Amino acid sequence: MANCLHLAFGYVDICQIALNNMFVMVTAPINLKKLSEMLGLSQTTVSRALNGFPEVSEKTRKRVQEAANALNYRPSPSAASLATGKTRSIGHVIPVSEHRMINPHFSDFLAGASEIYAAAGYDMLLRMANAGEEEDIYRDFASRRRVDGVVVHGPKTIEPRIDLLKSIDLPFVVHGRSGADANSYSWLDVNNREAFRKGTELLIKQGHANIALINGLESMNFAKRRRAGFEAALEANKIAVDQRHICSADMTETYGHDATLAQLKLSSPPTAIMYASILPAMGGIRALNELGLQPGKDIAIITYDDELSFLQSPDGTDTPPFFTAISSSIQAAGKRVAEMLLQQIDNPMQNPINELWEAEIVHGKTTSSAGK
Amino acid sequence: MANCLHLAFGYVDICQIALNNMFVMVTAPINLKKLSEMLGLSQTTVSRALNGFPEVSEKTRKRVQEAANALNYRPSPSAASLATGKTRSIGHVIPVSEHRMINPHFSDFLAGASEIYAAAGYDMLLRMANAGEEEDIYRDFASRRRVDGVVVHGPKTIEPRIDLLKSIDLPFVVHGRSGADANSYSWLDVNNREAFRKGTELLIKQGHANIALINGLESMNFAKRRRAGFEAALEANKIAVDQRHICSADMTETYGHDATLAQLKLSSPPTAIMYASILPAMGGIRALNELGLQPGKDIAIITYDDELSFLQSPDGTDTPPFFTAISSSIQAAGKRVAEMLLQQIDNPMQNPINELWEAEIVHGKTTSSAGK
DNA sequence: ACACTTTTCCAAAGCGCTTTGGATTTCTAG
DNA sequence: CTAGAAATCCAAAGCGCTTTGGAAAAGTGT
Repeated sequence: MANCLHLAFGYVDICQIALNNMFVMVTAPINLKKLSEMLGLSQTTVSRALNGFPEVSEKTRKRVQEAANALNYRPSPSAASLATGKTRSIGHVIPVSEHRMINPHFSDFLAGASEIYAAAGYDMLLRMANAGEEEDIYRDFASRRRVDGVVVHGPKTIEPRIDLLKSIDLPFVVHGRSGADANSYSWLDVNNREAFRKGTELLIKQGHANIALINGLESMNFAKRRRAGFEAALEANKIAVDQRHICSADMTETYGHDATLAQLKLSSPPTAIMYASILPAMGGIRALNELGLQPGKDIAIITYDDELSFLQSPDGTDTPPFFTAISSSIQAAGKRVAEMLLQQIDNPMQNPINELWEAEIVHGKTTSSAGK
Repeated sequence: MANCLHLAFGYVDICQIALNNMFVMVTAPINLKKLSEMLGLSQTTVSRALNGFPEVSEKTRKRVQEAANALNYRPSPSAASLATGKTRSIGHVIPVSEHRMINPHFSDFLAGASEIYAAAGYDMLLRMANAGEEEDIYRDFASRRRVDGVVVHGPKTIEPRIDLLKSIDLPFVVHGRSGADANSYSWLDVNNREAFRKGTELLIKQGHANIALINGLESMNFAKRRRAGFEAALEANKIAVDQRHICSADMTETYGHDATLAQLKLSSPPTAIMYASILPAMGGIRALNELGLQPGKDIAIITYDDELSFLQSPDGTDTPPFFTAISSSIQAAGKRVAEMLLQQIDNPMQNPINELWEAEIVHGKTTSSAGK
C-alpha cells in the first residue's frame, strides 16, 4: 500500500502487518499517542489535523490523514465524549403500546433517521418503552449525558414528555405535535386533519353519506386530529356525525378486521370506510371478503398510508396501487426529523422549526373512479 | 425527603433544591468528586460502594447509595467506558434489502432484546445497513470500540460477517445461522427445515399433491432451509418437486399477492400454498379474493408466522386464528439472543451456545380441519 | 537587516471514572 | 495487653481524547 511510504521511519513493520489484516491480533488498537509518535508530531497537531482545524498546514494534514487511514485509526468515542461533553449520539424512545404492540412504521422511520445520523457521524441509541416508562428513560439519558438529543415518538394529546425535555434542557424534535404552545419546540407533522378532511370529502363527492372511521388510538394526538378532519368534512356537507360509526384502537390488522365486521353488522351499515393505517385496512379487506363484499364496488375504502416499505410494490413494478390512500412517506419524515435535530444540536440558539407536511391522495382500486 | 438527613453536613440546601426538581437548572450535574466530597469519603470508596465491591462496609454503602439517589447521581458512561474499556452497549445492524425494504419483524425482535439490555444496564445501538455495508459497519464499531458485542441479523447462505467478527474478536450472536462450522459461534435459530417439512406434511396428509412454496429471498439462509424442508416432505411422499411452483423474493405483501396470482394462472394451479411470512400470505389472501377463491375451502394456505405484534389479536380476545401457521415468537427470540450475548460478554471463555427452536403448528381457518 | 505578523506546532491540564498499591483502623486470639 | 489478621478507607495513576495558552519557525514589508 502506497500509504506506508509516507509514514515516518521505523514503522514499516507494523504497517505491513496491517496490510495482512492481522494487526488487530498482534498489536493493541492504535491511539492518538502512538499515531503522533509515529508521525513525529504532537498529539495536539494530529488531533487538529484530523478534526479539520485551520492551524495545521495542508501538507501535514494530508500526511496525518494518510497515516490514520493506513493504520485504521479511529478516535475513541468515549474519550472524545469525555473531553468534549458531546456524545455524538441520538436517542430514540419507541413506545410499546399496552398490548405489547410495536407499530411497524417505526422501523421505516428509523431507517430514514439512521441514514442521516450515519452520514453525520452520529450513532443511534434505541430504547423500547412500555407505557409510562418514557419519561424515566429521558431522565436517565439526560442524567447520564448519554445522548446529545432525542426524538419524541407518538405524542399523546396530553404530552408531559415535552415539558420534561424542555426542563432538563435536552434538545429534541417531536414527530407529530401536541399541546397549545406547539411553536415553542421543533416538530414535524403530517397535516392529519386536512388529510382526513380531504379523504372524507372525496368519499362524499362520490355520493357516500354514511361513512365510518376506523381510527387509531385517540389518546394519540394524530388520531384526534384525524377524527377532527373527518368530522369537519361531514359537517361541512351537513351530514350528521354518528358516533357509532367511529371507533378507535391500536392499529393492528385484527382490529381492522373485527371493527369492519362490527360496522357492517350495524342496522345502517356504512357505504364507505376510512382507515387510519394500511394494517387495519388490510384486516378490513379480509372482513369484506368474508362477507362477499367487493371493495371499490360494494363499498368504498380509503386508508391513510405511511408508505411502509414492506407494503410497497417493488421498484419498477408499475401496477396501480390497490388501496385508495392518503399517503405520506414515513421514511422521508424520519430523515427530515433527524436533520432538524442535528441542526438544532449544532445551533442551540436557533428558533424551533415546525414543518407541516401535506399528505397526498393516491387513487387505487378501493374507491370508484367517480369524482377523481 | 428523609434521605437528606443522612447526608453530610452543610449540603442540605442543595438537597432541598433537588427536591424541587430544580437542581438541574441551578447546579452543574453532579459527579463522583462532588458526591464524595459531600459524603466526606474518597472517590474510591464511593465508586466501590456504588459498584458493589466487598471492601466497603454495609453502613457506608447504604449511606452512599442514599445520597446518590437523592442527588440523582449517575456515573458518566463515557468516563466509565474510558476507564474500563467496556461500553455497556450492544450494536444491532439491520439489513435493508435492495428495494429499501425493512423487514418489519425486526422491530419486534428489537423490542425483545431491548428489554433484556435495559434490565442489565446496557444500551442498544442501531444501524440500518444497505446491502454490502454491514461489514464496514462492524469494522467501524470494532475500531472505535463503540460496542461490547453485536447481533448478526439475517445471515446469508454465505456469510462473510461471521468470519469478520471472529477475526476482529468482537463478541456476537447470530440470529439464524450460516456456514458449515456453525458450532464455532453462538446462534439461535428456528428449525426452519423441520417447520416447513411439518407444514408440507400436513398439507399432504390433507390430500394435497400440488403444493406451491412462496418463499423468502433464497440468498438468506433461513429461506434455503425452508425450501429444503418443503422439498424433503414432497420427496418423502414421492411427490415430484416442480420448480415452477417455487418462487423467492423479499417478503412483502405485494409479492405475496402477485406470486399467488401467478401460481393460480399456471396450467396446473396448486391446491395448497405455503408462505414464508404472514405478509405475503396476506397478499395471497387478497389475490384469492380477487379470483373468488375461498382459503380453507377452495385452496389451503399455511404460512410461517413470527407472531408479529401488529398482526396479533388483542389480549383476551379468544377468536380462533385466521391463518393456519407454523409459528414461533420473534420477540422471544430477541430476548434470548440478547441474553446469550450478554452472557458471552461476561464470560468470554465459555463455549458457544447454539439453540434450535422448534416452531409450532397453529390450526386456523385457511386449511381444512382434516388430519388435524 | 529588522520588527512585525502569520503560520505551524507543542506541553500540559483536564474531562469523570476505575483500580492499584498501600495506609489506617478495628477485630481477634494468645 | 499486644501481635497479627481483617476490615475499611484513601491518594494517585491512568484510560484517550480535546483544548488552552504559548513558543518557535516562517513569511512580509521597510
